[in-house]
Formats: sequence, C-alpha cells, structure tokens
Amino acid sequence: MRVVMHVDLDAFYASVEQLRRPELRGRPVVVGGAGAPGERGVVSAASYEARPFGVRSAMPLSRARRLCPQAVFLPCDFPAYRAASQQVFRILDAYSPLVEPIALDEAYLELTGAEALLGPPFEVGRRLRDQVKRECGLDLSVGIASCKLVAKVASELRKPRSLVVVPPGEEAAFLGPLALRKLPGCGPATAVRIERLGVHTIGELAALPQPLLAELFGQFGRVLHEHARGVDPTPVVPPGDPKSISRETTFDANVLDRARLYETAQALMQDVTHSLRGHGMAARTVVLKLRYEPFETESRQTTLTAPTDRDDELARALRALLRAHLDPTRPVRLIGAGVQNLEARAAQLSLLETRSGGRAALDERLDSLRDRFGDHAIFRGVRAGTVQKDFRRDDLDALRGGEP
DNA sequence: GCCGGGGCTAATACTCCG
DNA sequence: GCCACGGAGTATTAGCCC
Repeated sequence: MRVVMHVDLDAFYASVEQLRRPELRGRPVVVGGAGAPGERGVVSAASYEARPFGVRSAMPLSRARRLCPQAVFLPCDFPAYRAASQQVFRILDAYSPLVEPIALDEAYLELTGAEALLGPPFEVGRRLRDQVKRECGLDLSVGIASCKLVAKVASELRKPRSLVVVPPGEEAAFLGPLALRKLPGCGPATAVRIERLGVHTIGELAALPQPLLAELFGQFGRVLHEHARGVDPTPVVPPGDPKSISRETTFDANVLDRARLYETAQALMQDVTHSLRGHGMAARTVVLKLRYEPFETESRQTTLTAPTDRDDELARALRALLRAHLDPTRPVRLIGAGVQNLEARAAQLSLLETRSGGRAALDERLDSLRDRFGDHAIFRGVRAGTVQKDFRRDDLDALRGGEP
C-alpha cells in the first residue's frame, strides 16, 4: 500500500513576516504586490488574524484594504521566503528521498515502505510538524493518505496545523461528505457545471454514472470520477524539465506608448531567455501576451523553423508578433513574453555556429553577470521593467539540493 | 468595481496536405 | 479541376493551481 504525505506551510509569506518582525505577531498581516502605493495587485498571503475580516489570497489588494484597513500591508520579499523555504525543505529531505515541491510552501513526500524506519504515519506527521515549528518557527499542515489527491485534501481540512491521516480503504468515505470545491481540479467553472446536475458533495459526484461525466467533460470526466472516489495513481516526482517559460507584467497605469511596450516586452524576453539557457534548453515557439482594457486578454504565437536559445532570435520573433498584432488604439494593461515547445539545447547547434562564437558567447557572458548580480543587473539596450511578484519555477529548482 | 504572475493541461479551431 | 475528409501540426482560449 502506498503512503503519500502532503505538507503545506500555513499563511506562509505572512508567517515569515511575523517571524522576523515580532511586533507583527497577533496582528492582521496582508502580503501582496511590490509595495507601490495604489498599485494593481492581489493578496499573496493573509495571516490568520486577517482572515476573520474576509481577506483571502488572490483577492485584489484594494478590496483587502477596504475589508481590513487596520491590517499591516507588506510587499512580497522573495529572497526572505526562499531562504525560509530552503530551511524547511532541508528537513523534508531527511524524511524521504522523494520530495516533489509544488510551491515554496508546499510539497509531496513519498513515504511508501518507510514505516519500519520512521514509525507509523501519524507519528511521522506529528514529528515533522513539531520539528518544523521548533527549527523554523513555522506552522505546517500535514495530510497522509494512499495517494496525492487524498493527502492534499486531508492537509487542507483542518488548517492551520492540520494533522490528518486517512487510513487505506477509507478514501471515498473521507471525501464523500465534503463540498465539490474541496476536490483539487474542481474550480468555480467545473463546480457550477456539476451543481447543475443537482450534485453538491464529492460523494454525490462519485455516485454519478461515469458515462455521464465522460459525456459532459470528455476525458477529464473520467479523471473526475476517479478522484471523487479517492483514486489517484499519479506518482510523486521531482521536477523535470520545464515545458514553458514566461514573464509578464501589469502596468500601474495603462500604456499606449508603443516604444514603452516594445521595450518592456524585450526586457521580459531577456528574463525568459536567461532562464531558458539556465535550463540548458532551446525553444521553438515564441508567445506574446497582451491584456487590453477592459481586462481582455489575447495571446499570439509563432513557431520558428529551428529551436534556439539566443536572445536576438527570440527577441526578433517577439517584435514581429508585436508588429503584426498590437492594436495601437487600445490601452494595454499587461504585456507578457514566453517560450514553449522546449527541447534540450545540445543537439540543436547549427553547423555554422559554435557555442563560443559571436552572439551566443555574448548571451553567455550576460548570463553569468546576471547569475552573479541578479536578474536585473544588466540588460541589452533596455532597462529592467519588472519585479518578482510570485514564486517561479526557478525558485523550486533551487530548492533541490538545498544550498542557500 | 475589482481582477498578479507563472506554469500546466485540455479543448477547440484553424491550416495545410494528400 | 473540384470536393470530402482525416491527420498532423499549430494557434488560441479556458480552466486550474499556488
């Protein structure tokens, strides 16, 4: 029988802030945005003191301010959250050789076959939770079950400091009474569609005939049916190669100035290509994302004849997309640049260029400067336009191995 | 009236080809 | 030459998660 543990740090960003600034303890704390007054942004984390006021993550900061004006509002400080996260993951690594980070504050651990070594699941969970509190000062919620899906629902069930073990065979009975929305993957859109069938709990969903769900939701319907019964065979896996890399930014005020849009897009693409080369990968598809007023999002993409990791080639493709698709009459709220269709780089050097020659060598030298002095230390021709507003995949990759 | 950033999957549409 | 049709590959959007 499989044993999987899901762990989740409670109100993580807010807790890190309270930990390093004791005067914030016991007070409502809301973390989000970059800290500019009146900026557009959403709540990344709300302390448990802020939640009775209705403040939730993903809520616009402006709304959080109205709901809880007495809260302390803080910008995200990723270096601090990364450091705290690394400390916790070092502890996790001691409990299992197979750890799958999902975010800075969340992970799955494969514990199958570890009982002889670590003890019974409930005891393991309690020991881990106490160790994280003692050594890092942070509250951890723990769920343990025979699969990832049920372990995750279990850890969320009694936050903060959940410690819930679902014994094998009791998965369906455990999920049955819970609301549809507690099922991972069942978001607002899916829940509304299911509720139209008169179904409101996971148990009622599990009782629906599978062919009906398949007809309504395609192959997702089959998965939904399995999940509702507590069946989830997906393995715990460490992060593999990325499938896409993107950066985007929302302007504090809408932008019509073409030069500013081109410049920002280019700066974002330099971030993207830096990360791309950091993974030793090359991309074949370049994506431009635009969000116009009023909140209408478009994406346009183009596929190159050969994959590349070069700044100039990818930036040129992005400029071509802008030329072809940017509507100069509409105010732009957000712009983004990305790559997908990724593959390992080694195999794709063209016959006429070597890694040590010309432009590629320039890319590499700029990369090493950015690695030493930070992403925004240096830009080709354009200034840095963005600050990090949430964790990125690259942060997760840095958790592996555990060095600060 | 408000809606960030980053990544993933799936569904669907479209285009080209034979 | 024209049409139907299916497959492959690409483009776009929707939904979900933290």
